[in-house]
Amino acid sequence: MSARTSPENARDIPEATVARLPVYLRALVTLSEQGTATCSSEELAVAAGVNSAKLRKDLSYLGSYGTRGVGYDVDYLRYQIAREIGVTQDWPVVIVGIGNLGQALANYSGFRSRGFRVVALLDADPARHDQVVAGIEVRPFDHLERIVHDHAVAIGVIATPAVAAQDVADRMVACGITSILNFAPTVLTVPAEVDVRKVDLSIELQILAYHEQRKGAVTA
Amino acid sequence: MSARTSPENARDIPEATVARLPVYLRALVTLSEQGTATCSSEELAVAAGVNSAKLRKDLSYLGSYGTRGVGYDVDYLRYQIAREIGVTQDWPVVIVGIGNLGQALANYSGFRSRGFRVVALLDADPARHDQVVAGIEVRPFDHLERIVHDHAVAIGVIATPAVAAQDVADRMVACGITSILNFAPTVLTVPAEVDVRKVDLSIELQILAYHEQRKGAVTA
DNA sequence: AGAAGTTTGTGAACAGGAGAACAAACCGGA
DNA sequence: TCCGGTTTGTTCTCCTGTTCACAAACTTCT
Ligand SMILES: NC(=O)c1ccc[n+]([C@@H]2O[C@H](COP(=O)([O-])OP(=O)(O)OC[C@H]3O[C@@H](n4cnc5c(N)ncnc54)[C@H](O)[C@@H]3O)[C@@H](O)[C@H]2O)c1
Ligand SMILES: NC(=O)c1ccc[n+]([C@@H]2O[C@H](COP(=O)([O-])OP(=O)(O)OC[C@H]3O[C@@H](n4cnc5c(N)ncnc54)[C@H](O)[C@@H]3O)[C@@H](O)[C@H]2O)c1
Repeated sequence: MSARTSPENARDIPEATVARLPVYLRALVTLSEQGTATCSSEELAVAAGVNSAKLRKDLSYLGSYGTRGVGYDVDYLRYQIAREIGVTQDWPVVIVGIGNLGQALANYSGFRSRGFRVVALLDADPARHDQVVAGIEVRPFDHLERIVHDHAVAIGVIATPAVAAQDVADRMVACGITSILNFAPTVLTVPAEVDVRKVDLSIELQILAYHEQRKGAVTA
Repeated sequence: MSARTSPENARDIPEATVARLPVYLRALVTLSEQGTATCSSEELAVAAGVNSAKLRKDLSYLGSYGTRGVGYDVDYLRYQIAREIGVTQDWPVVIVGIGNLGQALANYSGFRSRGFRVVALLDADPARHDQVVAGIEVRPFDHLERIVHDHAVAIGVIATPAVAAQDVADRMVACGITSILNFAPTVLTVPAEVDVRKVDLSIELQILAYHEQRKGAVTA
């Protein structure tokens, strides 16, 4: 039933490219705010911190939005990338687990400006209910189904302790959420049609530590 | 000291493998806490959410720590991976920018238990000084040099607004920090010998949005 | 001791991504 | 209109990472 596999529509963009498009978008927004109307692949590549050949190849998956001999129209390209990613309209998001991290996330203004709208903050602890964080009331976790249904929420954020994360994910999946961003340091098991991305600080620090250790091992 | 480039010592572990070692380590810690003494590559692979062939190949870069027909000794493998990553001793870390996110990070107990020790919290805003977060006093950003020197800090975390991030990174590099974890949504420019890793929520959400949009594209 | 069963470690095929290089396309000036 | 300069879009090659498949090595049972 899906048009995902239809021949005309199925410009399959490589995962590595998808992961860089938001970076290009951010760079274009900055350029636009600085009043730059046009930029070359080289300029944009520097702003995004990538190789210009890679940038051009990435953009070529979206179509031919540049002009040879000239470069790219900043606002036009910005719109095209935003459209491709799907952030020309806002996506409703629920955050579950309003502790240290959940509160920081709720207060983060970057969500709103980048295509996402926090529609609810949920927590299992009654002591947190009716508390207001970033202008949004914290509500019982049991309200999940109703909220997801009422706001057509597709994306959920998990900021609970690791032990609770799988349960929260199961509940999210059961009520129709199909994309999850997980901050808890645990592997989530979900059906194949559900996308999960994880953010794990400790892993990032450990990767740095590995390289740091190697740096230390120098020949006298 | 020992040579990074020496033939015997230079077991070059692929980046993709390095990024997964912390996941294996976490899974092993969990297994160990559950009282499991031994596990097969298949069991560990499930716990880590990866393919068992990939897991075995990854581990083979470290050496032969398993026993054919039996599997791996959980505690022994755990130690070997921790040693390889370099988290058998604690790494001192400084966090700069003690706002919403910086405070959440400072309060995060997972740092300590995974090989890192927060030795200082720094902020440019005088209003935040002498405030105590997670039992640590917030100090002026100017104290960076002294702290880095006194505690031999190699790893810095940036949780300031994007506009300040490059300046903070420059100061960090100038006083000897060689690994940076950046939460600000901006591209940092640093010398080649400095490692930078970034964590960007908005990018993760946008990647989810891209796939979500494609899921939505159903025929009738 | 030998056979049957299990699981690791790894060679080899395969897939995907990165970067160099260049033809095609565009601009501006004469 | 033609020419030189510029920049894109794309092809080709190389490299890294993934997965399969299986011999080697170990355990257990008879
Ligand atoms: N704080 C950080 O900087 C940080 C960094 C990296 C990872 N993490 C991870 O993020 C998660 C949250 O960290 P934190 O520091 O905010 O923890 P926290 O303890 O401050 O907050 C967790 C919140 O989740 C709520 N909760 C618990 N079980 C729940 C459930 N079943 N349903 C709904 N809500 C539930 C709790 O009531 C609490 O409010 C943890 O898994 C932690 O490992 C945090
Ligand atoms: N809050 C989140 O959940 C979240 C999520 C993703 C990304 N981020 C990013 O993390 C960063 C911090 O976010 P936040 O919500 O904590 O912001 P914040 O404004 O609450 O905190 C920023 C802190 O940095 C300090 N600061 C500013 N300039 C400084 C400088 N030059 N040196 C030292 N300290 C300085 C400020 O005094 C403030 O305390 C931002 O770049 C934000 O985009 C935050």
